[in-house]
Amino acid sequence: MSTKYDPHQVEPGRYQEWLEKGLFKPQHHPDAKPYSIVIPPPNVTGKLHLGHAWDTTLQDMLIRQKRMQGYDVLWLPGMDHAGIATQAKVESHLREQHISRYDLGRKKFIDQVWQWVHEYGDIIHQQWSKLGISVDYSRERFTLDGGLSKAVRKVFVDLYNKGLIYRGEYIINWDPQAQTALSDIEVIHHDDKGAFYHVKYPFADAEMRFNGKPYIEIATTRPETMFGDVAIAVNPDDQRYKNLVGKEVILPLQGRHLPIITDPYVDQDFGTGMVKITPAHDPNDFQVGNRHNLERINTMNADATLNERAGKYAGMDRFAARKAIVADLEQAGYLLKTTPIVHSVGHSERTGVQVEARLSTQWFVKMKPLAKAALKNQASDQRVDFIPPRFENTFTQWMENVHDWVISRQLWWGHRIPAWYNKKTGKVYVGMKAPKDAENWQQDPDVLDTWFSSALWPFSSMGWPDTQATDFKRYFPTDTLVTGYDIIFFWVSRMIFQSLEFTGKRPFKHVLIHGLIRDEQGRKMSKSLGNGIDPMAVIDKYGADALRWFLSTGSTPGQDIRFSYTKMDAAWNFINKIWNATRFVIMNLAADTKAVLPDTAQFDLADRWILSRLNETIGDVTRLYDDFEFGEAGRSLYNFIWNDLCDWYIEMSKEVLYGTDKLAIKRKQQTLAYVFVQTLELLHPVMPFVTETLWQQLPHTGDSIVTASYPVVHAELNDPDAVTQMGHLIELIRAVRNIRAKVNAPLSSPINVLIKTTDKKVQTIFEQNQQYIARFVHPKALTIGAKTTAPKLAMTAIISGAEVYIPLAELIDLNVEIQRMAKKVEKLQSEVARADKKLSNQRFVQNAPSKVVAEQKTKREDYQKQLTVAKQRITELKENM
RNA sequence: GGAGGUUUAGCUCAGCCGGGAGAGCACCUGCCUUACAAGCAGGGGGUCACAGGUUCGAUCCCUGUAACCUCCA
Repeated sequence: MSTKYDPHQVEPGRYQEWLEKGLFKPQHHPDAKPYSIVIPPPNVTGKLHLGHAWDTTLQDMLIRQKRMQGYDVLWLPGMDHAGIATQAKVESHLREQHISRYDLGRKKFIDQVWQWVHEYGDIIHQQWSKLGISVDYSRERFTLDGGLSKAVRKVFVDLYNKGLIYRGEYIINWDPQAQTALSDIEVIHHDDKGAFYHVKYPFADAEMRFNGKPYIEIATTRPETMFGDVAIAVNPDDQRYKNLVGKEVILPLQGRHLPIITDPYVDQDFGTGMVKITPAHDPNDFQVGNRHNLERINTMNADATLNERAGKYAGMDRFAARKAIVADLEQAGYLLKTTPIVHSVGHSERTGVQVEARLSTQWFVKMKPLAKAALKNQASDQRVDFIPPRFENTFTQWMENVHDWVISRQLWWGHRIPAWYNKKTGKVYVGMKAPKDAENWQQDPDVLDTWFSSALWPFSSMGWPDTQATDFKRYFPTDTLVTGYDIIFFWVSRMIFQSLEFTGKRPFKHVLIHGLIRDEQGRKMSKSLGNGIDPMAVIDKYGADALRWFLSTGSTPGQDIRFSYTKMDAAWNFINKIWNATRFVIMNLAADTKAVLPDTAQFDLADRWILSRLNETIGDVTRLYDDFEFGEAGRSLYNFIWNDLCDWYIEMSKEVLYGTDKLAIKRKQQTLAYVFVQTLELLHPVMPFVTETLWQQLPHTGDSIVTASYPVVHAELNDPDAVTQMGHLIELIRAVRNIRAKVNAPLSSPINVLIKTTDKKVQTIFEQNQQYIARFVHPKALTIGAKTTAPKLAMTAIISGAEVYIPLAELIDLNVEIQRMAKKVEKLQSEVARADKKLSNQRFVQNAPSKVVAEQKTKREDYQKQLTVAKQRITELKENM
């Protein structure tokens, strides 16, 4: 074995082997409890980023642990067809060859996309295998495959028949580049520079005056939509404009007459308190228009150029038109002033272009009843638990304020809407299949929002709408969903209401929400910044196990995490430590060593202690995994392995292994093998590759650590006495090491160690473990006893229950030593004072739990004893000067 | 405007049910001790953002303030 951990010697080939052995398939023990997770399906033509690596690592940890614990485990993988993203990718690829999708036609274009999918779909498979995730590929699904498409059609038809899906002309968010509708949450708002253009709207009645002027002033940020104006509105309570209501003004540049109306939507305090109403180009104005039965004048084409309703500006792009119109307004004396502003403007999540509010006929899901049911369910025992719980607020608030969901997309790649229009009558037919007289009908050209199919994923992937499907019956509802907080609206919420509506059950019991991965400076990783880090590059350098360790222990639930190479170094170091510690054990085992504990009656202190600590660690890690506290679980493992197992137990085991007692050696080998096998099994869910490699080289039972039994607590091995005794031993060894360091006496320089203790128990501990004391502190001579007297020129250490003297005539500087002891006295005095303060407080003694009070008393006594010794020692040292 | 998060060592972050503040990295000192020098041993470093409150006791619970961040409108 190499002296350095090298992931390239550990990871390649292992995944293939696991797959060939079929270890990731459910084991189907009939009496085993099922445990299931569906993977959040990544975009089929995308590449996994560090966020995916994080997300799938957490799932794999849960799945691997449950599998080892004997659950009937299913982790179902799959990918998403990702309508707009995939179509955009293929279109841009075609554009390089100067081909548009219209050149190809719908059928050929879709063939192209499928080809693309087959070509690039395997990238994700390769990435999954590098990450080591233990999904069952025999159940892999694709959101556009036959079964899932059937589920989508069924849901659409049923919702339509229930009146929960409708079609109508409304204002929707429009992406003029992709030329499709977008749902509210696909619109990203950010601040942009813009301007308020203050425009004169003259009164139609030439005699009319307001504030002495023949016009009113209207401010707008979008002058290019002015040809869609149909009214001017003021608040009905606004006294300033009372006399203007019912009058008319003239639309500049075009001359149409616009009435002045009242509507409570208008905010009196915003701007002039007077707004123009453009129902076809603004969602609020659309509502106002409906209330007043106003005409809807759409002045824009689908590509955001102006249409013939805009007169001479027809054909101009919206932004060019804005410039031209503003120039013309100025020319004609209508422009009063221009004030720059910074305001929030919606952009398409996918293409980045500014979103248009567009009047258009689309399909919608009526959200109120579905949202209500989902909210109500949270009060039942079938509720979905969010981890951390605060994310339930995010869900609840969105559900409470949700608007109807635009589900039609003017794309070709996706689930075609199962609606047909009669060519003659225009009648609408919605059904699972085309009408029988198909030649008389035209299918809706649009497809469904990708999230419409993703929302069904937890049950559509398991065979629904066949409610008798084996997997659906056994593994649905799923147990845990793991995802980032950024898609609670997009996905989590929608899965919850669709699942409740169609299966009557929640889709999952728990939602584990994690944060985002940021770069070293804390910035979001993004393509535009170019600061993204490819997880595969990280794996090449450090190994998947190290990446997984960093991702699982690096943050606390719900918080973001910063990627850093320093942290990756630390992760690698830890695995290197595990590698070398296990290497030590492997090198010191006999050919016939079994990882079975020997007769416990023969244990020495080190054995009793490490087994008790192992037990504690098993208990902690198991509990913390159940609570999804992977960071804390990791720290527990790290401390146990590095501090207890490596720093102490291995070092102590050398005393026996390098000795001559053959039976003791054999026992030690067995115990070491046992402890390491258990430790590797505890680590396996988080670092599957290296633990498998090392486990295979230790004595073990079974084929693979993947299906080994997860360690459980053995109460009979708990040994608080051993923990206390070991504490005394460690304190002693540290005290002597400290003195050695203080006087620059390395282990090679011989010193005498004299221990004085009047505590029989402590004396026994030290006497029985003399060989360990010798190994760790290398004394020339070791004296332990109640009557040990302090030599004149000696360094002193005062520890719990004992005093340690190290005579160092030639090395000691009395002044320095006295000062050191004086500091110790000071420290002890403050400790005693602190305890005294508490104990003399009657309310503390009365109110605090008796355990806490007793603890204080014990501490006070111990400190007081040490204080007395320290003071006396100073006196002695001074006498020697 | 509404909601949420963050503020702890030089840096990045943990800290569970309220009862002496921890880690990694960095820093200082000494060691190649046959598992590991990417290691070992020893050490220094904190007004737990600020101000109140509850409590015998607050990094932790409550209220307010400040700064930064995110989402929604």
